[in-house]
Amino acid sequence: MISFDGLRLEEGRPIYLQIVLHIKRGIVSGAIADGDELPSRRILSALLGVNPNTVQKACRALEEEGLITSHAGARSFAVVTPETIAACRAELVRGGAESWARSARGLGLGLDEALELIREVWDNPKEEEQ
Amino acid sequence: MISFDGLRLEEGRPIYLQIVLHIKRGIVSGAIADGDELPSRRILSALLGVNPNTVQKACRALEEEGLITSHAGARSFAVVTPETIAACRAELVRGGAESWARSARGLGLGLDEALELIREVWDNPKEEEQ
DNA sequence: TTAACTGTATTATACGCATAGTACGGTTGC
DNA sequence: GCAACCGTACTATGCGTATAATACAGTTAA
Repeated sequence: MISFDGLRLEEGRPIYLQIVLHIKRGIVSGAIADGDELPSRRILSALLGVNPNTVQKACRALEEEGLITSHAGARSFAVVTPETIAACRAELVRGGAESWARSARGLGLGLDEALELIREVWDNPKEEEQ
Repeated sequence: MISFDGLRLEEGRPIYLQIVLHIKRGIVSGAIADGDELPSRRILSALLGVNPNTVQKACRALEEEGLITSHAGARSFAVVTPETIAACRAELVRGGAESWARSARGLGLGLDEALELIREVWDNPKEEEQ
């Protein structure tokens, strides 16, 4: 059964996309394996405290990307292949890195400063001093 | 006069927040100095191809954060102090770094892999191969 | 002074996201 | 077979974002 314990919903971004992202992260990190079972729409919506329609929207998006299979009446399951792993990994890790690198460069940082900053926040993400 | 040439609006995120972000980036990078003049709401909305109300919403948010001053009838100006620079820098650079680092760690990357990835995408953000 | 421009406010419409409630038919296990 | 559960679909409402069209008062420069 796919776990959603680590998913903390943030406001400001569409919930259904956060659910999609959680699944993709699980696929990339290996927490989700091929054939893993999803909680039912109703159960998952109760777990997350959101509307069943929101969960359904996330599942619909996941199915359109080929990351889960759904059949009326039966549970849904993850579809994890080397291809889907690579696609999700490219989308999440590299896409995020490119986005942050572009942003940091636009802010006037140099590569060395950027690398140092990543090193700093890697183990102490909550440090407040400046 | 504050420039908006480098601002390319993306769909999917609120336009008014993208305008706010553009100002904050300018403050952090030094492109915007204290007292710099903003284009009028109408002019800026025409430049960006968005509704004047959207620009007004961004300006209202900026004024509430103390990053610009607005007086009815007169132009608006940037308010750049060491404090606002530090606040924007912390919000943009460090916040983004923490966010990406947390994401990358959740995806199973190690620090060395993360640093190598940043190095890779720093100069070639559009590389497609994998 | 006055005309042009400014920031600001208002009403209305449209769309996406999220919610609420309900309903239908397929699958599963007893 | 049948009850319980499942995925799926639908209508309706509310909210935030973005648009459109005005309107009004303050500022500025000729």
